[in-house]
Amino acid sequence: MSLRYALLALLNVEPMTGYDLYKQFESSVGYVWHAPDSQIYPELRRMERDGLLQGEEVPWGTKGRKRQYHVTDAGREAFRTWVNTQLDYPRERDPIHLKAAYLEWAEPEAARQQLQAHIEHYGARLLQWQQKIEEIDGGTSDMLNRRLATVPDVDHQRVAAFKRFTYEGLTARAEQEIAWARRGLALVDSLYP
Amino acid sequence: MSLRYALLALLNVEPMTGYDLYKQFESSVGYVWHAPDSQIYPELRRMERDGLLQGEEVPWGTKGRKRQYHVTDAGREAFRTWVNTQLDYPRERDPIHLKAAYLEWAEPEAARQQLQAHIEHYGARLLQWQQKIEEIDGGTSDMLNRRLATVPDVDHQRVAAFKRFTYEGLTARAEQEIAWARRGLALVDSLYP
DNA sequence: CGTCTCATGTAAGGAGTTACATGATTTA
DNA sequence: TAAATCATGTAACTCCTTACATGAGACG
Repeated sequence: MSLRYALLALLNVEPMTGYDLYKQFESSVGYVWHAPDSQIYPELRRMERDGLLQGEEVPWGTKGRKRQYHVTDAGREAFRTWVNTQLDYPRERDPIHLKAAYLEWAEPEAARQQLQAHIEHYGARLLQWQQKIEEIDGGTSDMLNRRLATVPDVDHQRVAAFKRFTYEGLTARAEQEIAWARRGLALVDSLYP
Repeated sequence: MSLRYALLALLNVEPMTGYDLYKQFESSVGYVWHAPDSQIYPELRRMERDGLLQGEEVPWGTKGRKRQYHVTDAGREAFRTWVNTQLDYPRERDPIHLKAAYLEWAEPEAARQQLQAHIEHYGARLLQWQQKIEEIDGGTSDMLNRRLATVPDVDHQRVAAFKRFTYEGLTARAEQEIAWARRGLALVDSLYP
């Protein structure tokens, strides 16, 4: 259900086509929420059916057409309700930690490789998220700048602050995961001298 | 696909029925991986069909019957392969952080409540996970003790160490989430004086 | 003229949730 | 004997993944 609100969030800034949204999910917003095109296009149609979006056919080139969606009042209201509503926390279900509990079954070398991969995975994410923070601080974030253009100056600080807060949480998580995996590597070394 | 290996992990310790496994997922193991009965029973049948488990009808009371599953050689081999194989990391998809990025749309009070709920959610998890660590350290973990009974003494330390390592990662994550939400509360206070 | 990007889909299947359904056994 | 626990399912639905499919426009 979050996909719906991720789409509303992006379309609140400006009208876009499914493809525009798909690209956003591949890059910027995709570092917080990812969705493939095969999920985006049907969801946009459902959202229009439910009255949250209004689509408009616009010409593209001489023969081409594309469908641009903008958020309706009902859509803005639904989004506002979502941000104000407590969401349910899913039950725990983490493949990495599940496997970590049974690493005594693994070859030491395989255990090391997987912990190393964990470090690399979160290392790459960390760089991306840190870069987002730098963009926010430097005022070079395209998406944020477009969003800021639609709100009064007095609210700019607030809008930017929550974006920064989000990426701070993600970088802290990444750092924690890296630290944990490093402790895991040390543990493997100590158990298999 | 992880459900399959969570089930194998539990059945590696001793044969169990679907209901036994369901209870484990409701309590102990459930703090790392949860699954409802409606997912467990069909998966057990699929695993038997695939030769990873062997089920056996055992009488229960006078008229009742239950099906007890034990892991086959193929099942143990599949589990060993799983722990040795690098798993794919899913793309980022986190409803909490997605929403955090748009908290400027929320009422300050609603924002506070949701951050508070985040603290309470991870606070409760933290206690559960810390308790698991204490059980491991104190030798009072039922599941771990049964598992240790099946391996040579020299491996005991190793088996326990990885269980502890898992819960250390989860507690560190919980503490990080709590710290993040606390910063969020301070941020809301500073933005809406 | 070929390749990359833009643009929009369908189809099959896996994983998980929620709700519904049934009956035996044990225990207070 | 009523309630809790043990035991095992089905059915409908949502969400997501992977793969397949097609065609126009832009650029070099």
